Amino acid sequence: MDSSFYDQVFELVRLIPRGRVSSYGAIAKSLGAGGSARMVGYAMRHAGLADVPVPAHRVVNSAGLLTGKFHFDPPERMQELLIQEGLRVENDKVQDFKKYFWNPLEEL
DNA sequence: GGATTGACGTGTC
DNA sequence: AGACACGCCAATC
Repeated sequence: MDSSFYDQVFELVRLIPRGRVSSYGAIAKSLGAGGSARMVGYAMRHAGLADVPVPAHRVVNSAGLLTGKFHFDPPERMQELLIQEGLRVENDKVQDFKKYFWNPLEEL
């Protein structure tokens, strides 16, 4: 189980509260990966193939940009989901990202 | 088992 | 302000 970096990322992402967003770097840091933020995104690639639904749309880069929206079934899905959760998204970018940012290191 | 690959981050030009 | 370069590190081929 959790032998992979994946599962650790999946679990943490699943803990993200609705209406909140997090960044790859923050997640990686909380896992002790430090600067391996890319690994987080890499794991998220399998998020859509995971058995348990992973709110990957709540995970964006440090700029609040929906970098991985192209990996969703319909790319527009990510932006819509965020908006449905009460967030403001414009031009593939989360507005007030800092305000809605969910820090796993602090919340946990 | 070496080389390639990223849903990133930060710094520099 | 926008574009480019390098670093990190695990998974995949």
